[in-house]
Order: sequence, then C-alpha cells, then structure tokens
Amino acid sequence: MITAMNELLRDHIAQHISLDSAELQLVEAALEQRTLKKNDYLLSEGQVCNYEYFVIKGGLRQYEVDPNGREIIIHFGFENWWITDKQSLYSQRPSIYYIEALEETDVLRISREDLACLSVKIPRLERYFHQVLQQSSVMWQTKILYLQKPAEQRYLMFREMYGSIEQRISQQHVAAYLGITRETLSRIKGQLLKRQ
Amino acid sequence: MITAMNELLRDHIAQHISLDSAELQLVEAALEQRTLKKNDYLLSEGQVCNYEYFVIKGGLRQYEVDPNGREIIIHFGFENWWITDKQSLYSQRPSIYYIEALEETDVLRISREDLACLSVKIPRLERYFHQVLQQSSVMWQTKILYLQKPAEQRYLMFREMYGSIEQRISQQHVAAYLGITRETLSRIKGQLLKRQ
DNA sequence: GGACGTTTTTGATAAATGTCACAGATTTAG
DNA sequence: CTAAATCTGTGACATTTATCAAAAACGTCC
Repeated sequence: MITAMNELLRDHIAQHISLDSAELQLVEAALEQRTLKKNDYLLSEGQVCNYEYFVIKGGLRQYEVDPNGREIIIHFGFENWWITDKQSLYSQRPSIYYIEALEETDVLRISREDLACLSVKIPRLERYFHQVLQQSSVMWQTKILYLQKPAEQRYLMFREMYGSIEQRISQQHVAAYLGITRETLSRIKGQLLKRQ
Repeated sequence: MITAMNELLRDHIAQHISLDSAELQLVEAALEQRTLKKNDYLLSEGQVCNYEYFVIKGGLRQYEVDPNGREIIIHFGFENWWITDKQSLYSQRPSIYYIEALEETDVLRISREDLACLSVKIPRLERYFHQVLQQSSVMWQTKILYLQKPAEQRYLMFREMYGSIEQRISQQHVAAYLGITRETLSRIKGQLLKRQ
C-alpha cells in the first residue's frame, strides 16, 4: 500500500513524537490532499472552518478585510506550517478571515472530528499538536511585541522571522502583514539600501 | 487534610476536564502559592522562567523594556488566567520580559518539571493545558489584528476584551499595551466622551 | 487636612505615516 | 512577443501620532 502522507509531514511529526507504522497509517487515513492555484481560497469570510491544514508546497496568507476594504494579514503559512482559523474551528462560528494561496499550493487537511478521534486513539498525537501550538504562540507573542514598534523595526523583524521566504511574498502583502502602507514600506526599503 | 489548591483553579480545571480527588491531590501537591506586593516581580529580564502561574487574586503585566527605556506591555494577567513567558520556559533561555504585579497579587505556580510529570500521570491534564493555550492563542490573534488598526479602534477593542478590568489598570499601562503614548490615549478618551 | 509623589490632561510643535496621483517596472495572459 | 494588468517607486500634501513642557487632578501618607 502506497502511503499518501507526504514525507514533509511525517518528518515534522517525527521531530516531536515517534509513531509506529500502524499509527502512521491511522493518521494518514484521516488526511486529504488539496491543491490550490494561485489566488484560490482555502477559507472565506463567513464560512465555518472545519480543518487544520498542513502546507507541503507553496504559501498562503490569512487576512481580514476591514470595513474600508483594507486587507490586514495576520499570518503567512509556508511549507511545514500548520494553518487554520482556530477561532472559527473551535467555536464553530463563521470565520472573519480569508486564507488564500499566494502561489500554487498543496496542503494536507484533517477535519476537527477526525483529529478528535485520532487524539483518543493516539494520545501522543495531542502532544505533537500541543507543541506545534506552543511554537505558534511564541511566534504570535513576538509579532505582538514588534507591532508596537516603529515601521522600520517591524520590517527588520519580518526579515528575521521569514528570512528567505521574503522573496516569495509581494511587497504589498508584507506591508499588510506589518500594518503599514505599501508606500511606507517602499520608502523604508529605500532608506535601508541607502544606509548600507 | 486541608486542600491548598484554590477553588478558583479547581473550578477552572473543572470547566475543561474532570479529575477525581486522588488526581486533584496530585495536582495540588505540585502547586505552590506565592503572594506579591504591588510592583513586585514574578520574573525579570535575564532570568530563565521555570513556572506557569495561575492568578487567584490581583493582576500582573508582562512587558519588555526596549533599548530606549520604553515599556511595551504584551499581556495582562488577572484572576483565572495562566501567565508565563512561554518563550523562556520552553527554550530555557533568559527571558526578555518582566512580569510585575499591578496590585497585591496571589498566584499558584507549577514548575515545568512538575507539569511534565503530572502530564504523564494524568494525561487528561494535557488536554486542559492545551485548551487554555488555544484560548490564549485566539486572544493573541485578535490582538495582532487590532494592533494593525488606528489608535482609537485599538482602545475600543481593549475595552471589549478587558471590560470591567479596565478600571484596575492605569491609563499609562493601557497605552503601553496598545502601543501608543499616554498622551494620545488621553486625547482619544476625551474625544470619545465629547462624541457621546 | 495638607504636602508629596504620581498620573492624567492640555497645548504647541515635530516626526512618522497615510493618501492620492502618476510614472516606471515587472508579471501575466493571449 | 506584445499588450494588458498588476506591482512598485516617488513626490506633494494631509493626517495621525509622538515629543516635550507644564498645569491640573488624584492618591497616599503623616
């Protein structure tokens, strides 16, 4: 039997807990693969989010559209990241976010129900998801810290956190992630270049 | 035997999972109570954080002091909240944060090691902490969203999230939490009063 | 009840960031 | 390969927010 579960996810899990092949097969059975073209949506405002998604190729952005039509990006998801709207997933209420593909993207998804079942059958899996959640919590805390600093410092932190991935994100999306306008970001980049 | 564990925590746990009295006693044995006077520190910059703290009375603020000496508050902790520096706790590296009492405060603390032991003995406890973490994740995500909006909207969201607790926090601390100056916050409050 | 320390308010001014308009540059689709 | 669409850079100007200084309000301790 050919395993459908991507190596990336298997490795990612293995970094946190070890599963035997029977357990891996259980996990695998709960996963579905989905492919998105650029600008396709994984989730739209008003939908109830029912899945956690693991990115195996490509990139996504999670954003809100505010009453003035402005997009506020709160999160990016690239290879090896889990992404979902936890708020909607846990409350089972309509999401206020869009999750959209920035490029051609492959994800594995697992439903809330399947995840709950799996957690009962494989308690160690809860530890894996707990550790993933801890990591993302720390990231969010760091982002909160930097959002309270001036624009230039926000951009520098973005570079540190997203490193090589910066080139895959358009400048307007970086700006929307940092809470500044694209014009301001453009000027900041110009100044940084002049200074170095 | 008199139980040292505060009712607040017992109720808080009971809202998520149910423990029998033997299990409760195990948890209790791992907890220590600490009392802080106003302005006492639970954690200082440079220390490695080794505990998770549950507030049973009073309030705390978690903040960074930036290179210019400005305080950036990323989080408050009041009754019924767990508070810690997860970044330091998980990495066992020195913290960049202070956690300071805003008023006379009682907390229960549990060490990282004891928590790990307890999680093995009482697997359900992991679910409790997972759910607590999920809740705080959602809060942080909401804060990230609002930090990308203008000052007035940040203040309004603060009011919604912290409601009645606002009166227990000085205005300069609210400002430091919202990433604006106290002067700006004062003017915003003035305008809101004039408009309503 | 006063005196002290702290916090909040207010005003004048400076700095940072946003807005709008448009010209280049780059990417995409046919 | 070219035309259209999208993204990025730049300038002039508006708006928001920060800074600094001082006065008013508040709290606390004798």
